[in-house]
Amino acid sequence: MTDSNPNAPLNAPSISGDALPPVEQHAQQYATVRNAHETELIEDYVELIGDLLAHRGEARAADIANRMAVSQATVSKMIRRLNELELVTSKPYRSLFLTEAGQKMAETSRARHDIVLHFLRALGVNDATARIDAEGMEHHVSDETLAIMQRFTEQHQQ
Amino acid sequence: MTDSNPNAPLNAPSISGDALPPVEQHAQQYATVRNAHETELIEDYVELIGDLLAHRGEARAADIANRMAVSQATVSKMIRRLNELELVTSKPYRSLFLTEAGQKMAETSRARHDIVLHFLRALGVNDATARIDAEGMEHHVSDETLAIMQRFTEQHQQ
DNA sequence: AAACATTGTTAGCCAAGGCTAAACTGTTTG
DNA sequence: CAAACAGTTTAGCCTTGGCTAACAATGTTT
Repeated sequence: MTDSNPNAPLNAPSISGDALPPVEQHAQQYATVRNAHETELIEDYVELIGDLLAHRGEARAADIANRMAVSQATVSKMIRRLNELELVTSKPYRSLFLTEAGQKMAETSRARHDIVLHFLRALGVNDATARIDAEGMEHHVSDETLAIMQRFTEQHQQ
Repeated sequence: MTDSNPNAPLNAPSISGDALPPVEQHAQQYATVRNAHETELIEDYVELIGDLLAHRGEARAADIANRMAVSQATVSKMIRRLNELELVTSKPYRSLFLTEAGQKMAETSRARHDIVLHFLRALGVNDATARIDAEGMEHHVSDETLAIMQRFTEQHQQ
């Protein structure tokens, strides 16, 4: 294990002042991110389907493809996965619906997303930018941070 | 295009109060995230290699594997890619080094990472949590938001 | 110097998430 | 009511980023 090189500090012109975290902690950081990536897309689909159902009354594959900027074939394949995961129900060539589990996921996803988005706006970020950032960030914000963001937003309502 | 269903608002019990963004904007949000995912891992590797070089004087595949919680084979494969991208130079069985481009990427990555991490701490997030969240968030924070985070952190130094 | 432990590489597998092209279904319309 | 069109699915391809197992090189210890 070369990971505790004793003469390291000698030439350590660290860019940040921070030292490397201990291996276990560091490893867990990356593992958490990898993990988030696995569920991320699923959550995005489910969240979008929920939004389409709420705002439009139906969720068609074509709408999803347009909004995600992805081919219909990709959506179709993904829907099969969502079906296997029992998050949506679908009859061929018909609109989609969320299962109980799917609705739950859509709600929590939507809630997280909104908290992050409103937080960014409260911070002073431009709306269009906030939307893009929120979309990327939402899956990587812990419950702890989320709670803090929510409190912050409430206190900075203009 | 079913994406402008006129009778939609009738049954639109939106979870959030927000309406759906226009298709083009929505599509761009997802596209931006997908794009970030492509460079994310690359940046993580380069950033970590930079950190190891700075703090330890060398960056070995085994260290990377340990810190990323990933097999050595995966690291080896990734290093080949980094080589092709001309971000690192490596001789077999020897420590890695960053090219000029690699160093630049490592620096900006590290800087982003630090800004996000310090921001989260300034917000009041617990250190361990802040580290995990920062790792996931850093690739999804725009320059605009980053600048705001930095300003916020400076003003909330305790 | 030989044996062993550590480190690095290669080969070959897998799943996920993209794509295009082609086939099929359902709806609208002449 | 048949034809045309819009929407959906399937087939088959590709790349990425994981993995294990087997092998190769290096370094350390006796």
